[in-house]
Amino acid sequence: MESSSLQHTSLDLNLNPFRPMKEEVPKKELAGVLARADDHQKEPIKEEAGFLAEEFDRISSENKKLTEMLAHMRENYNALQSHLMNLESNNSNKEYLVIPRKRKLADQRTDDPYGNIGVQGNIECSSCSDEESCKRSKELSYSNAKVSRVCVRTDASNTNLAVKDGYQWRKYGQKVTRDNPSPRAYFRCSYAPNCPVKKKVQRSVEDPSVLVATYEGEHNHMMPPSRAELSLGSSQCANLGSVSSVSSMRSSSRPTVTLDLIQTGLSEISNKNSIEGVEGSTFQQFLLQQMASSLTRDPKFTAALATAISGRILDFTLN
DNA sequence: CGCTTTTGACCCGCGC
DNA sequence: GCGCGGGTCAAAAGCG
Repeated sequence: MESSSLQHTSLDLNLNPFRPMKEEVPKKELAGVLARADDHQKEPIKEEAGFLAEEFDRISSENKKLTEMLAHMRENYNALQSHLMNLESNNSNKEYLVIPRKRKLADQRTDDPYGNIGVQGNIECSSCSDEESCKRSKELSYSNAKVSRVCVRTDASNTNLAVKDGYQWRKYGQKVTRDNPSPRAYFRCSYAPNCPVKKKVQRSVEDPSVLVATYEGEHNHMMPPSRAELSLGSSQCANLGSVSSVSSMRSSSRPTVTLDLIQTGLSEISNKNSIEGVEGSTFQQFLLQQMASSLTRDPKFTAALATAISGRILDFTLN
């Protein structure tokens, strides 16, 4: 998806078949109809009324179709969501078992519901006598911050360990670890010079098509403005985590669909979910993109949308 | 030219 | 104390 469309995508499909036509036809249009009626006084008004009724029927049926499609999509969405929840709970259990127990500090886990590792929680350095020797423990203090994990499905043949999450990362190391044949890449946030956030990315042992990104710390700056670039490659999809409310799903009683993907809206949603930390917002971004892309990829949806839009355009040009 | 990536060396904690 | 392994550093190479 292009960045421009991601910035602000608003689809008002007018799905309410029961909304009175008065709201549908702008006053200008009505004035135009009335004016024409005046111009052609001999023309029977009944004809005009019949035309409008026909239009009303047509738009109503379109709206009905779209409502049904929306309900269908919502069902699919709910099914997917529960499936993902199951997958993730299974996955986090597995990861919990796979983590090597060699180091004491690594065993000090947080009570993260995702089974994330609370690494190196103890930063007390009794042996450090001077500032130089304390350098290490200062680094460790970063890891005292939140640790979270994100799984991203990608092409197994793709050797690139980059996980696009909207931030700018600078790779500073790569290492082959003992428990995993695929190398682990180390990234630092390069957007802010003193941002303490680090990221480790490694392929999953069980499923090489899954990249496991471990975030340590919290960003001390805003999301880079080039965030729109976080667009996922077509080969990538997310192992989505918990799903929070999206504007399109907000109300079942109001059939008007608004996919409001304005940036501020996104960050608002992300901030609400601060408990989940970094992966929460990333998951939501992934989710929004997946929803948007599935909407645009659905030929039925696009066809119906095109019909609805062209109908409206025709109405305007004819009047 | 400046930024990023690569990669071997180094540091340090941990287990034996 | 020694070796192992994860994490980091920093020089060289690559890239736009």
